[in-house]
Amino acid sequence: MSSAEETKPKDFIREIIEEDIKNNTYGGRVHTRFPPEPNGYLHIGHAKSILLNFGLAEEYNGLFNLRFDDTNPSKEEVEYVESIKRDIQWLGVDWDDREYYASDYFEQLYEYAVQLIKTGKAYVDDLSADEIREYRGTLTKPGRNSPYRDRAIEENLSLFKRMRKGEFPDGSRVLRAKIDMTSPNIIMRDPVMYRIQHQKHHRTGDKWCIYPMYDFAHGQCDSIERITHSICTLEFENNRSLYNWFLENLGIFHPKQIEFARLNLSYTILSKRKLIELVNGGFVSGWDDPRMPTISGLRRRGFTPQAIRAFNQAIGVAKNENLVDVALLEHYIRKDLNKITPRRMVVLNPLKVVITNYPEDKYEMLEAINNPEDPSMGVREVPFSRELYIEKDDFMENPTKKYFRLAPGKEVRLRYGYIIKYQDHIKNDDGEIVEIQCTYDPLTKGGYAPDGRKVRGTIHWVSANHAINAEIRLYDRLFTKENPMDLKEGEDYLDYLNPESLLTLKDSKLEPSLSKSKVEDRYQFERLGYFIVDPDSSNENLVFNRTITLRDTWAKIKRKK
RNA sequence: UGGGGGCUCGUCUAACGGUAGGACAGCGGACUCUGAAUCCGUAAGUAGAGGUUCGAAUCCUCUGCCCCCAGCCA
Repeated sequence: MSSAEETKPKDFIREIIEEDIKNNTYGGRVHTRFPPEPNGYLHIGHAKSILLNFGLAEEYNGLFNLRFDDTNPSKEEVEYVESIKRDIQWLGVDWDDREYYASDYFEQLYEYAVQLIKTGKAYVDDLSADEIREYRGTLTKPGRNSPYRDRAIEENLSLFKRMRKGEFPDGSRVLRAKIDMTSPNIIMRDPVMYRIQHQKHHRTGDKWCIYPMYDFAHGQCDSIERITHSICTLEFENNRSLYNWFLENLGIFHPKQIEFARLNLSYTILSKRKLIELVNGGFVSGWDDPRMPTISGLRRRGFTPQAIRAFNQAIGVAKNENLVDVALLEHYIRKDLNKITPRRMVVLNPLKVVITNYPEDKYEMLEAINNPEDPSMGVREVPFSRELYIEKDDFMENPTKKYFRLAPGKEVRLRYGYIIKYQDHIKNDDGEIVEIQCTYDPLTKGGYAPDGRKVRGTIHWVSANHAINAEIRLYDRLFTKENPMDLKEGEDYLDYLNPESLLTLKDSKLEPSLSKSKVEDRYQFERLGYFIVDPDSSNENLVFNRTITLRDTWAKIKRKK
């Protein structure tokens, strides 16, 4: 370990844990967990929590559990548990055989509830949901006791048993903790512990018709699993006193809850509820749409677990509300892909170029470097011939001063090809440029200038007769507003959907070596960006997704004018 | 306006009473067969007011602003 790493500052959670280890608080153990509810796909914000909890266990020689918080059967599905497991694994996180479910503990939780009834600390309430709300009071007004609050223990016991047996309809009764209806912390005003829900559960089937509330399940599940540090997000700070109350009144193992700030990302929405709306409303193609901030979406978009981990490292952990610039995420994916992806030449928007002094039937194979950042990736050959395609953007009829590409009277280098010189261009009846004619300099094969002449511009190209076709999907940010959640009266976050978040190109031209590409192969298309083969791809129809563009200072210069 | 949290460059995050540092973004330059990458340079911050102290981002007091809580959601 270098001295820089040794003095690397610790976040507040690591400080707490190290203190606990030092004081032998949990016998020196560290045991964390990630507790997702299987009611949607995981997103980049969850990755922060997963990586944090797993990283802690690794660093302190501890254990990490995966536990599904499946206490509400009306919202949860197996599809989600499958996707969650797949995504966590993809991130490189391993929970060994410690895969648990809150529903594994339903019987134990029921016994805990009975225990609280027996000690006079819980009661069955017949008030309706509306009445409970009314009795609860408000932020500034204390609540009132329910008329059922002082039922005899025996009556509570029998009623609760009958709730379990299914004798009562949904919503007719609940089990509540008897705490304090005047507490300034509203969470403590006799919170509901169990509700009746005649609903099939994805794991326990019809065994139960009463289900514990998250608040009555979460802390005890952590306790049962002997979790030492229960790490959760800021909005659960108020609930901590309730978890502590349950743990203390039950007299069971007491984990330490620590809250941190969830991730917010600019130009992105990280709310499960809203993500579901995007999927169900058809605004995206699904949970794994490459524009989605879900792990599945990012994977399909071409992100790597390594980049996500590096990003995670960079954002840190703290209690401050934050809005991390999505540019930081983009920085780390570029950084990773730059090192690992082979380069290829692809023309997105083709414009024909004819080399008038190059023989009609001739073609030759030219050597191109696969990755200048990594010589071990070797070289490949690309065909060169009389008719080529270049990018429409790489020719300008009336060039601006700093334009280094092809233009009347100018010379440009074809990457790994030849230096060519403008001769003429042809327009169609609509005035669009349809063809450029150039001459090539045979002494510049491979792109070298033996006479030492400076050619400022180098552009990519593809041989017309050898090119293959593919569908290219150009993705961009899903939202046009930095914080789509920060809305004025009457606005909706959907108002800020980016209409250009997906642009599909059908007649792009690719160098022939790309024909062998397989799903999830990644490349850098030179001068354009990083691309990955989409699962929609077939041998007949290759489909590439653009993960991210290259940094483009030329675009920046243009924008400034 | 009850309770619980939080305010450090534009953005994230360090500094634990002793030189306010890093990363991204920005700007300028070098290099370049990718206007990429790389390299160099540069600007930019302690919410405010008091107090304690030789010395305060850090401790104390007050003020302001932001977030969370009134689900039989998690």
